[in-house]
Amino acid sequence: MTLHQLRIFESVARHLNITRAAKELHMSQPAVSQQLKILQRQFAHKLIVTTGHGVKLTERGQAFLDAVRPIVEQADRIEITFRNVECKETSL
Amino acid sequence: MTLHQLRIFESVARHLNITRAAKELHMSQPAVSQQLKILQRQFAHKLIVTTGHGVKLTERGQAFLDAVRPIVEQADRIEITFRNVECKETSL
DNA sequence: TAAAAATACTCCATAGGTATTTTAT
DNA sequence: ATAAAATACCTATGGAGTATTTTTA
Repeated sequence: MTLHQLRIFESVARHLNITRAAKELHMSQPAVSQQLKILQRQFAHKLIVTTGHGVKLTERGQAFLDAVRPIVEQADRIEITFRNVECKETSL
Repeated sequence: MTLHQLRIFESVARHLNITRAAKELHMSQPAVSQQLKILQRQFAHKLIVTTGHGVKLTERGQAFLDAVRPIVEQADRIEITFRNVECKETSL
């Protein structure tokens, strides 16, 4: 399970559409599909199911989303907080 | 920033010793050092400094640790909660 | 001088892209 | 019929290991 996969899942869950999520993530549609597949294989559970016009979350997918959101949100906060702050320590 | 890097940082921060963290993580010492370097380069900040007997956290490193811990803990919870639960959905 | 960390290098697994096929409405 | 997802294939980057050197107390 990678942070990247969680961000992908969160985006797909929000759009209910892999193609649109791929656009938002600046990735190709197959790359998104593959990461979702890897994620679902790790937990041996379907989190989403394909429909004609996109995807929908399974019951477990919804529970997973609820657990994932705090991680993605906190990761976003970290990237904002620790990004582009001038360095007071000695140089890297 | 990857979840893997955050787990590495958390382990190093706990041990204050890269070599021992590497053992805990089942990784080589250079692999841990490299991921720390990549993480620090991303934020353009030293999070740890080398000492003779290990490492210590910078002020920013301590703040980063505080921000990272909830992510690592929640990720652990997810892996426990969603691991090895028998699948009620259709097969993958 | 003795731990521990950093560097150099090589290798392989994983992630991504393009092209195409399959699915579902 | 059409939009979307899945598959196949290839390539490239990133992450890991071993061996070695450098650092710090």
